[in-house]
Amino acid sequence: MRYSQLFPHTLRTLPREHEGTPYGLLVKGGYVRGLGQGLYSFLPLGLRVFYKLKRLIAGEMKRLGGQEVLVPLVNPMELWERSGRDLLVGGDLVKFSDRAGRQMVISPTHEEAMVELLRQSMRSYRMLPVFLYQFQTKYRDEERVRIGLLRSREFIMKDGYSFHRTYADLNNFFPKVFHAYERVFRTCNVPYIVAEAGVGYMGGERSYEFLVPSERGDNVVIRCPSCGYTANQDIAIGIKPLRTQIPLPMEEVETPGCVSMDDLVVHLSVPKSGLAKTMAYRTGKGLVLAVVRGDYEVSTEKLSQVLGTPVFGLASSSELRETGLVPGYLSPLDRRDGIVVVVDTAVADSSNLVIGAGREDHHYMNANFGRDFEGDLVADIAKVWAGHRCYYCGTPMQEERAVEIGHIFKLGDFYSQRMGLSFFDERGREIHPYMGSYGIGMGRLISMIVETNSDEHGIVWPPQVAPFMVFLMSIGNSLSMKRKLEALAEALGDRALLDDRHLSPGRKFLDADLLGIPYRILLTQELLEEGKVEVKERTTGKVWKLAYQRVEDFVHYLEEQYGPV
RNA sequence: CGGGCUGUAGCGCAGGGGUUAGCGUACAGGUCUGGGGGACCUGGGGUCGGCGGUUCAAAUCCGCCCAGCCCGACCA
Repeated sequence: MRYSQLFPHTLRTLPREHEGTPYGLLVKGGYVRGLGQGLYSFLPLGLRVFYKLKRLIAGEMKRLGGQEVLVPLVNPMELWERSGRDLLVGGDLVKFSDRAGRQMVISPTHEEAMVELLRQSMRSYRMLPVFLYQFQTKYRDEERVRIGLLRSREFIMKDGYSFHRTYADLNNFFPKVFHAYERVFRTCNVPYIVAEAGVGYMGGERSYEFLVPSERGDNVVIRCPSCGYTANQDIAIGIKPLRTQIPLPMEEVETPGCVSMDDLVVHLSVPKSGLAKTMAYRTGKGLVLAVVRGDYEVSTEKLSQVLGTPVFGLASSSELRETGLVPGYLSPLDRRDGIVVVVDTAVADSSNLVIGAGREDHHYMNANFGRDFEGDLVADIAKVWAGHRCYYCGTPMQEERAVEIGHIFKLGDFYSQRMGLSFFDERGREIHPYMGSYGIGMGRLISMIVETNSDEHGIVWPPQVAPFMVFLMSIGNSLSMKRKLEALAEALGDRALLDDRHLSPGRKFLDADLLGIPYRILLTQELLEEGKVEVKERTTGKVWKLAYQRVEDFVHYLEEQYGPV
């Protein structure tokens, strides 16, 4: 490939906000370009990286017996109503109607379409297990879009779906995918960590995230440095320090205008750990009041697990008023028919807390669980953070921001039950297959490869995902030089990018570094007279001479080492 | 959804009521160069985000809209 013909060339200038970011390197090098908020184009170089990654991942999926399919991006709304996820996904789900008025969705993920595909195509348990995967566009109307490939609205995901006769079979298959993912991320040279995670709107039971630590991430991972416990903050557990005092009699106090924890801290001179806050959520079981201590935040993920039903989000002030509740003064005492109260363990085990009074401008002090208020459920529903002691070994835990690059779910029969996917087993009993789903965000992975494989000069691609193996250039423009260079380019074919521009050597060197192609091969008049070329390795900066005649062998060797370009 | 900032050449920026709107870079042609963003010559490229208003006169002031970026989002 001739660089002069490659669309487009590297940029010399970047907008300030992209300077020094992985996304900036990708833009500057001509790998990707933004089109609009959360929308990105892959350019030829970027697509070459994409295809190499795709081949790498597909190879692993095939090893597990996976078969590639492609289900539509647009789905009939009816499918989503059947799974119940039209409500669960909420605002991320883009809906539209076609000219005939049929309701459609743009899929944020493809469980429904895959289950439907199986429903249409399989009639016997004998066909299980089956493992299907695809590389398909997703669209999520994210609340918060950040610049770069880390959180985009439209993105391509490798998503895989496995279906099993028994839970045991799913349990057996799941670790195989886990290890396949580990091989992929190791090959990509990203320092991934694995964390237990919540299921969010995917449904199901259990999940593991593959994350790369980064300041830019919007996941928080809690880790125990001693025993290695690692979990997403949404579900991480830890030992919560309690407030234990001799119980005092409860008393009502006036708290005019105190509608936040901070107001109460000032007004009552009580630390946040001495307050209990009551939060109202819309859930699959109606309105639920979650009571956590003032210094904690509710984990909707934990709440959802405890309730065994989806949590859609916080109730709005108007919804509260319709139910006769007073925003700002919600109270566990608001518990009654149709309103479930879930009390966090730290609240249940602490004494003399301030709680809302359930009416305007009043709170109660010295409220004690069991004596002054009750809950339908007592459970851990609060997020822990750094400093909390590990539940398993007692060591103070640490926290770290990270970017999620892969996520695997044990979905169980969540979808097969809801969507009516079933077969008869050998004894004539109806079974709902157990399902796993497995995703890798392609853009994010590329972005994180760049973030963790780059230096001040540019990208340093791991050879297995590099767009080309060799960056070929010369200094000097003599006819004999040109001929030698062209001959080499011809011989290397698609494995080399030939910089045939009439630019100063410096410019070519800089672009070679920016593009991050693993080996730079240079011809000069002097080298040529020796019958040699110069090779520079991008990863190490090592430079050595190689006989011109042996270049082809060398590249062939690289190909055997790292796979074809 | 809320707040702030920004929209001027492909890209990065300056100008901020009054001649023909500039600079760097990129681009096209040419000459010389050649080991880390080389020099010189020549050339082309603009509805100043959109609509409306104020004014003798608007890229510039005002209003609305649109887009992008950053921050914050129901923690009662």
